[in-house]
Amino acid sequence: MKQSQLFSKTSKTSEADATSVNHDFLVRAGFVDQLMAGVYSYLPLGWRVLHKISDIVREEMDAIAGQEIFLPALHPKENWVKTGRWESMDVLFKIKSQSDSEYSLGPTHEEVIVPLAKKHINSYRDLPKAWYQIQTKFRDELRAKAGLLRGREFLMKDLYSFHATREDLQAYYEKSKQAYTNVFTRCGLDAIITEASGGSFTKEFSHEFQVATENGEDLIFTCACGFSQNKEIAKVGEGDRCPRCGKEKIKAVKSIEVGNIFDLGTKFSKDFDLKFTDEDGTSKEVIIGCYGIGISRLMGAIVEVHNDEAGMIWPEEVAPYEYHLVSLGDNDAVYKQSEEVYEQLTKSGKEVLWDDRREASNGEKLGDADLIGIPTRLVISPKTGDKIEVKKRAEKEIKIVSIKEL
RNA sequence: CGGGCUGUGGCGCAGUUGGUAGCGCGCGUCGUUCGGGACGACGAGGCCGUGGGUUCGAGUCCCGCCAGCCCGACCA
Repeated sequence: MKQSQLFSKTSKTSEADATSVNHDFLVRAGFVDQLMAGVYSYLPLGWRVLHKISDIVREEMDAIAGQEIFLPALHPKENWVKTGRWESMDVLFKIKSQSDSEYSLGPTHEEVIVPLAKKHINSYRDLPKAWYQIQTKFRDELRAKAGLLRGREFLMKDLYSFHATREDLQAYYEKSKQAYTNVFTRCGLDAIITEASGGSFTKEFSHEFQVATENGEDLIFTCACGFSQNKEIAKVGEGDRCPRCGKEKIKAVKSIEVGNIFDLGTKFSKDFDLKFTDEDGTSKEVIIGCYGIGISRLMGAIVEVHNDEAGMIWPEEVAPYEYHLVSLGDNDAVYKQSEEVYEQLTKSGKEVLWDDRREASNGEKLGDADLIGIPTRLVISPKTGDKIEVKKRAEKEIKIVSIKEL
């Protein structure tokens, strides 16, 4: 991609309203644009990142037998009345059609997928099943905030698993923990598996995947041994002895919830009468688990964790491009050589953003490269001769290499 | 939803006791520059969030509404 052709431009100055790091950098670098509180457009660079994250999620969900589907965002009121959430869920967006029919915009999809499952699950032979989608969710948050971290419209992966027995759900639940950990690790994040409230559906705990960062809005109590509880259920406080290992002291850590997994039990099976015939011929309720990852929030969380004063520092697997080729100086030879390098890299399958803007100053280009935060910067200038300067965004060191060594 | 702050060219801001709007960045043209957002000249661009009120006259004063941000509450 030639930067001169890029749809979005960068900005030297922060927006007045940008108080969170992710909002500030993502807007300034042209990854996203805010339409209104909690609602963002994704521009080419941001959309690429979202795709990278989505693809990682797909690979890991497929690895635990997930099958991707795509459900509607527009839901009939009836299904939400049936589960009681038309009244009880305060973040539910409710809309009315011109003929006065009522609908909701999906904040989550149990109300859609369970009736769907009813048409495809009849026997124990049909179980287990795991279906997931990556979809826009709507939640009528009273206070959207912190850039991509709390939106009213956002991208989310939700997987639902259907089981014949509690044991089977438990086994799958544990597998999902590993899959989730893989997702976050690949996204450059260290997610802490944290016990949290199970909500109104189950007496069991749920688990949240929390990323420690100063700008997080959650508070968790953790121990080096792996113990971690959300403040909403924590029976320990900072400085207490860890109830699990009995040695270390508990730390209070601010964090961002990037994923959660729930044991829904039979709550929704009961609401929609989702039953299967077991081996012994008896009819039983299907046991359901639900597993979410906030894809767009994850993008914001990555920025919150990986940045410096100059801009973002994208982890390799989620970076919009692998290489940022920067041509310095208004010099024909430089641009000719740059074009060759750009073609060569692109042909060999590398993803390259080439800053080919001849009219832009060197400082502007280097500043943009830091702001955008592509992992590897390649510089060609009158100084580099027939070599190329290579610098990792996260490091200070500069290497001079020949084209062949790239 | 309670409390607070803020709405003025694309962005960041200034605008005095009320007298018909200005700066920086960005943008356009020309020229000079070229390794950390360079410089000069000329130029384009504003129903001052919105509705009402006070006044001879409102960006400025008063009231309502809308929007954005922050704190809190909320967040299956």
